[in-house]
Amino acid sequence: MRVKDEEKRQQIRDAAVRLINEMGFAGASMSKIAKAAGVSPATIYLYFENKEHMVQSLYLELKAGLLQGIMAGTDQETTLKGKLRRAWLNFHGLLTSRPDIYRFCEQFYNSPYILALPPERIDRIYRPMAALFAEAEAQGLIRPLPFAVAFTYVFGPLGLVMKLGAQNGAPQTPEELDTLFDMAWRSVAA
Amino acid sequence: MRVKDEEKRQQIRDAAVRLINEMGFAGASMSKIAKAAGVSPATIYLYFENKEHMVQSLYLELKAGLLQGIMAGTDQETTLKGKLRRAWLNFHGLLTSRPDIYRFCEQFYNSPYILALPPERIDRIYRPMAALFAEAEAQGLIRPLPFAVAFTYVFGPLGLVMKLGAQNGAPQTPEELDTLFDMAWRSVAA
Amino acid sequence: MRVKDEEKRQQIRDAAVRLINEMGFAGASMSKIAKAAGVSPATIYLYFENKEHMVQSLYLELKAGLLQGIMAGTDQETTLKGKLRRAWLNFHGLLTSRPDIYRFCEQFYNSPYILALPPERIDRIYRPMAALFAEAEAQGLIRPLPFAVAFTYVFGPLGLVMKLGAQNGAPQTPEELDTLFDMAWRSVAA
Amino acid sequence: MRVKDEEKRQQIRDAAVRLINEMGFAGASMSKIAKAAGVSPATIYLYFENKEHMVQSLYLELKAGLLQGIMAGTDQETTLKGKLRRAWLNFHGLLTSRPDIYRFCEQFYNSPYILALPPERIDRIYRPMAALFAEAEAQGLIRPLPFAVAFTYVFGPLGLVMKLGAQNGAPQTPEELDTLFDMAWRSVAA
DNA sequence: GATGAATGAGGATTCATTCAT
DNA sequence: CATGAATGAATCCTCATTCAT
Repeated sequence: MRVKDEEKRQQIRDAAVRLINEMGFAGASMSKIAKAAGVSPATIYLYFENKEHMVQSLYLELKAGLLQGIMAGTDQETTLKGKLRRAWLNFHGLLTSRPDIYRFCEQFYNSPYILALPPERIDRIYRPMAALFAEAEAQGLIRPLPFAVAFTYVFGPLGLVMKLGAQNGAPQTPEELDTLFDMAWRSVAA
Repeated sequence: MRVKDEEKRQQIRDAAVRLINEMGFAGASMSKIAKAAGVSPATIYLYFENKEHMVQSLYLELKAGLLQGIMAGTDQETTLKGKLRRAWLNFHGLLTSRPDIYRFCEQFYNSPYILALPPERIDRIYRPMAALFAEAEAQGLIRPLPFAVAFTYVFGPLGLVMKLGAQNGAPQTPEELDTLFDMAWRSVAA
Repeated sequence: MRVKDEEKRQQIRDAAVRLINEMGFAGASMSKIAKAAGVSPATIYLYFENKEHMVQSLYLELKAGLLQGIMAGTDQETTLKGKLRRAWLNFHGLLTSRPDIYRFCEQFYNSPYILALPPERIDRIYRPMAALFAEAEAQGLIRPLPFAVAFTYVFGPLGLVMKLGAQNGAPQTPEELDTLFDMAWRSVAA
Repeated sequence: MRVKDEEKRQQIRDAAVRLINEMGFAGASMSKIAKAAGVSPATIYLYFENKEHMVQSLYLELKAGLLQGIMAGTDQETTLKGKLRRAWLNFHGLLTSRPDIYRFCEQFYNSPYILALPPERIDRIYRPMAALFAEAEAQGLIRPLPFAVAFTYVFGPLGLVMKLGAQNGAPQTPEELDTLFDMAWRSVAA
């Protein structure tokens, strides 16, 4: 499975993410993905062992990219709350600019395909974020909570609210964002 | 003439919910659902027009049941915070006793099948809950927010956290629940 | 299979003929026929043993009615050519007033369902018409030909032409009919 | 890469024509056709978009071949009546050697599948034949008639008579054919 | 490496028919 | 006599995957 053409892999990846978002995992057939990517169905199997592996691979890539995007620039903040705020705003930016990524990951959040992955693969992705929360807890800024719980309270509502879409009042203005982050922060603040 | 059996509808409904939870909408084929329900595939079509209508029907039933279960007994509480707390604890109880219901509804939260339903059908389900939030806001107990946002901040994290499973920090003890509700409440409190 | 309600049989018959004409034999399902007739699917089986028997029965009824309609009033004509002309015009009238009957019979002209019928059943229907041709041949008015051939040359083109529809040259005016009968007659005239 | 096999298309085509003739359009299921052609059901869909397109495609192919076969050699005849006679005898030859082709076309003569085709597709097939009739009419050899009517009177009865099959005395000898063509010709002769 | 042809298994749905009332 | 519920088998068609080039 050593691969020559990274560009072709990108075409397949993009087509797969788009179609799976549009039609669901089972609705996005390998043939349709191949056609959308401009390659033969057989070609996909040169890059991915099968459909299940493909979705696992895409999930890990996108999830890792998502977390990296969220963490971007946090190290330039001086305070821990500033870092978290920066991460939170990054998340909002990504949800706005690339809603497809979050949507894709959500779709497989609890799916058998992803549960089949070794948890360590997932944990590694969250590690920098977990370190942030651990430090904040150590400094007594936030309550002592399992990482997953704290993370969920801070970032979860934003993801859910953004899914509501514009029609239901997804927040846009800096003031709205300030309020929503303040709400998230208060929920975990010590 | 034989008479249409409500029990049979239940068997189909339960089998459909279980299989769709296990294998996803497309993975749960009508044949598998029929076999799991102990009926012929053709029989399902006596109770539901087609697969899409079936999932819509199940969604509305389960969602309405969920909200009713959440609201149960709230009218016996004297304070608005008490009512919300009662609802929140009801939600936790339902997530514990019948995690399948929430899981099913989540899966279709943003699916085209559900978006095809008239929004009024959904709104009606949330109406009593929305009234609660409206009153709390009128009394100055919580921040002025769109209902969907406030609701998401209060109930969303609990749903997400419960999906993590006990090993990842899902709350069990009354103390843990107290903490988590307190966090939820603080996020929206005025 | 002794039947009480002749009216109900008519409803089924009419619905079946209409639907089979519209959708073909296999396209007209027993359920659809039942619904169109305003009865239960099971009821059809009180009047007909199964779908194949039903179509055979309908065919024989309609075919016999068609031939009777064609022969109507021929005995009031004095000459054999007059009788044939009257029959030919009757046929045209039936093709115009009840095109469904001819269409239905055509559809099964060579089908296995009809070929399974004892030929005698069919022959009997044509008997009066065959007698007409036999007499004409005996009088030396028409060429000596097998009945089926002579009958086909006289009546066949009219049936085919009427299927064309008016825009493609189906005859309407008395003059057109005169011409077409004259053509048919010349083909067999001695 | 494997290459699409024209032979395989022929197998499918032949199997489809045979089975549809034997069992009707709806009776000839894609599975049966596939089995008879020695391919997988899915393979048919590589050659035809769906069942409807398949039957349309087969119809156009067979109908065009039929008309070409009928016109074969007519240009070597010197007189118009000779050309028509040659065409008529060609038709008889085809009805004898390949009765399946005519039978197939007849079955779809007025079906919705064929009516859905652009009329131009059909007209083009008849064009050389129509030219023959137009010239005969211009020369005053035959009556002035719409092409479809004249064509029907000349060729229709032969097709119908041949469908009667051997059991009812389909014509075989040159003398019989002479007679039948003479009958057809007289019907349209000026 | 890349392809499009090929396929058996399975998808949703409808069928003719029977059963129990 | 009449019914609507019930069904296993069959419908058309698509799927993930592999084969041969």
